[in-house]
Amino acid sequence: MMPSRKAASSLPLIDLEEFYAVLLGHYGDPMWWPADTPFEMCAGAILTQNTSWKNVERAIAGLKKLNLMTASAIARTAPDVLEQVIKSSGSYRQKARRLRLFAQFVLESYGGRVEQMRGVHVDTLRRELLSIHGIGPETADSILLYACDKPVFVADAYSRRIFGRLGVAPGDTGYGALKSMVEGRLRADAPMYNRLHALLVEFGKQLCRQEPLCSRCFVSSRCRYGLNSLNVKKRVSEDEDE
DNA sequence: GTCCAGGGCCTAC
DNA sequence: GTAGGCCATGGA
Repeated sequence: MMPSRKAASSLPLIDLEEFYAVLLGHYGDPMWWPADTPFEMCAGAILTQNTSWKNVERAIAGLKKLNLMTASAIARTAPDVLEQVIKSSGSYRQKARRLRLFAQFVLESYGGRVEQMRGVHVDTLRRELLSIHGIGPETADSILLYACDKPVFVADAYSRRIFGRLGVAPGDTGYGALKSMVEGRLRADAPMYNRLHALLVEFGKQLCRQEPLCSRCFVSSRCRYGLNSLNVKKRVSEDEDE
């Protein structure tokens, strides 16, 4: 009988709490989402939809330079002007409209102050945000977490990919299902969710990319995908040696 | 030149 | 209800 070549990992797949601790230990406290005001965080959440942060930074700098980084300023700015200022963020006509609709919402419901949204129950506020055209689940949760300090999980593309590979949740888990699963397993702690999302993005950018760098990854021995990937490479190199 | 990035809306089936 | 197309820029 041939001995199995499958590398026997003595440890089980990593769980959520432990993965968070490992990420925190590896990357340190991320102190994420650079923004001077809660409104700027919300604007960034809208502008970054399907867009790299580099392109968003230019748009944010443009808005701040023209003193447009408030709900009242954006609401009274002509659409074509707003479009030109945020052009670098891509989909600029859609996003200009979304920014204006969000600004109008903040003005009408919260006197133009995002800070006042913090006093509202998370479920109520989430429903209100989702009713705004252009604010979907991920953007709403980013606003709830980063601008309103609510303990919610932002189940973005990075987290779906990472948790799918780790074996924490199937890769085709939908947004709501993944969000519920994570929130059901972790304590309701806003700063923790803030760090977790930031760490997932960092991990997703550096190692767990679309083409993952499993050979350099510090959790590959506790990851379903990583174990498969490394075993395949091991088998290939063994075959080459023969 | 092609692909992708801290999504969401709309249309067709 | 859901898969596919579209928005659109800038960097790799």
